[in-house]
Amino acid sequence: MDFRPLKQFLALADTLHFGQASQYCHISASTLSRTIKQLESQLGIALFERDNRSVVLTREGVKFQAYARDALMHWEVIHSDLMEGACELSGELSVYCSVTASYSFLYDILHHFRPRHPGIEIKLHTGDPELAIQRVLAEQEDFSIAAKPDVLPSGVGFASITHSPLVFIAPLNNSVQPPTSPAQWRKLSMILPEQGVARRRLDAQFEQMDIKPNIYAQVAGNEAIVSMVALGFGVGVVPLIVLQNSPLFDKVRLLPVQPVLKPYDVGMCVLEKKLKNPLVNAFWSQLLNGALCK
Amino acid sequence: MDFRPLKQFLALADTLHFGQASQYCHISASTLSRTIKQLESQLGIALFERDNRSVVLTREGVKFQAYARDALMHWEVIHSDLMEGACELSGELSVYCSVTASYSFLYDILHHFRPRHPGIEIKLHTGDPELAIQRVLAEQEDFSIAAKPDVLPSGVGFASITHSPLVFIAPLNNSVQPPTSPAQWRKLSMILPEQGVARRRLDAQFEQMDIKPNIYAQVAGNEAIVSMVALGFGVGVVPLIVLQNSPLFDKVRLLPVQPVLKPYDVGMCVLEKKLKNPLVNAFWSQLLNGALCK
DNA sequence: GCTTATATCTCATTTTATGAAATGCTGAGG
DNA sequence: CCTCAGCATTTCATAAAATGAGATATAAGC
Repeated sequence: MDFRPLKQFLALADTLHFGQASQYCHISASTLSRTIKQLESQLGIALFERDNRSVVLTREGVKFQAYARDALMHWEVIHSDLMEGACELSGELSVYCSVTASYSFLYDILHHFRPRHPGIEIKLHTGDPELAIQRVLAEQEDFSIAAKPDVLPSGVGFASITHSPLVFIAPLNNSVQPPTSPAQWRKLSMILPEQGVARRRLDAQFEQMDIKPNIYAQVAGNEAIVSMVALGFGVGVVPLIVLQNSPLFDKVRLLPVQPVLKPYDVGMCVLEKKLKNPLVNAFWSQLLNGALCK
Repeated sequence: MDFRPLKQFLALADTLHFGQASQYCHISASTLSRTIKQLESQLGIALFERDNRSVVLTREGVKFQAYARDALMHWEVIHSDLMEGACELSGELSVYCSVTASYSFLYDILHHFRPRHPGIEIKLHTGDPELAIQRVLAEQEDFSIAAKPDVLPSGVGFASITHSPLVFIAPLNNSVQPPTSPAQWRKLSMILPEQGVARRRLDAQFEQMDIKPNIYAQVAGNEAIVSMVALGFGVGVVPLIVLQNSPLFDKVRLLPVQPVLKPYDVGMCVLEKKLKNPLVNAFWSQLLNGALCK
């Protein structure tokens, strides 16, 4: 059963804004627009009154909102009811991810997982996402949310959650323009990730363009990069999703650099051999079955 | 919202037979098998206990059955609730179809349509499906369920419902073999549709194979062909779906003739210019939005 | 041991969903 | 009055998922 249409409807009913609601649901605005249109046509009635400036629920939309909340609740109830009889797992699982990921994805995942497996304790560690795969490989963690590298180490399973472009950001009160020549690049002080996927993509890009960047600081953790940039120390590179979840979002600005970098593919990863462990397997299989959609 | 998984689950819970349930839902058994497996994996629990000989509901399956009935009912309720406020249409629509179609599809379509438009009277006429498009073109009917011809007359809208192969049938107590040579064909007494898509396909086929069929009777209405064949008058050609809905199903047998005929594409048709009529349009747009799935 | 009945799996194909970018609309600010 | 900016919607090329025909597997009945 796919309840995304109801969830998306509720998101829109709450925000009354296609852009915000679609971000919240991790889909594009056009997809949300179509979902709503389909719902309306299926019901044969308008749920929102909208023009280019405003979105408001119709009287029927309000009724449907109540229905949608109910329907989702009932689904959750039957869901956990059915679990009662099932053998209860207990133990401990560890998850590693960045602060941003813990804000944007982990909540949904754990929110679904916890009620079904109240006996399983989740140990959550946050840190630089570039370490995420290493930590899984080293068996320091059962799971981690990571950016998918160009080649995935063998034995590692990866379930994509979302894609996010790698963007250049600059301090707000500063007139830096997107550099185009190697000379301009050299003048730019840069704040880069210490290691990992983003760093490797950057290094490759710079080499290809024959640029020697002027590195002001190498930082572990994308959130820290945003901080450094907001404080005016230079130009940085982070995945857009980090920016969107950052309280410093309006203290920095995007720098439209060409060519754009290959986007981050953010997802959960796990050591495949660990899937024999029933706890690990329970978490993983739930993940693959829709815990990922809002 | 797509409730097909729930509907399919309920069909299987009723029949406890993948073949029957899938026929009832107008899908293949493999699709049903996967749907159920997905539901189970999404719920994290088995709904049916099954092997190659038997299918039974698990304890959780029974609980889920109650949930599914509820959920579908609630959907129907909100559905008609929302209609209350909408301006009520009233008037009359006419539909033409074969007896078989009235058994297998029309029930579902009208079952959805009626509660939403209690003010609209449906006049139902049954008869030979080969006349269906003519009757719509002649504006004798608003809608008809017809087999899609190779070229659709312009101005006619067609919404496909299902496909059904055209099969040869023979009387049960009779040793006729599938003919292979023109001589064998000539010996065979045949009962053919008087006109229409099936007849044209047959004629083309016979001409291509250079066969002059020995026609015993030309009949209007596929159901009548089944009767004639069951009574032993000869070999006939009907869409499989007619056979499946016929009480004479086990009085005839399939004749595996090569090459097989292009299958019937069964669907609803309408004169497009009539869609300006709000009654006609309401019926048609509901049709396009899922009234067609069990 | 062969046939039949049945669920499931595999694979090629069709159908559907998706997001990027283009479009269209409207109010605000000069 | 004109341009701009903000937002929902369309279009379109592409990616993903669903589908059914047929193969496979398994077990019961004769």
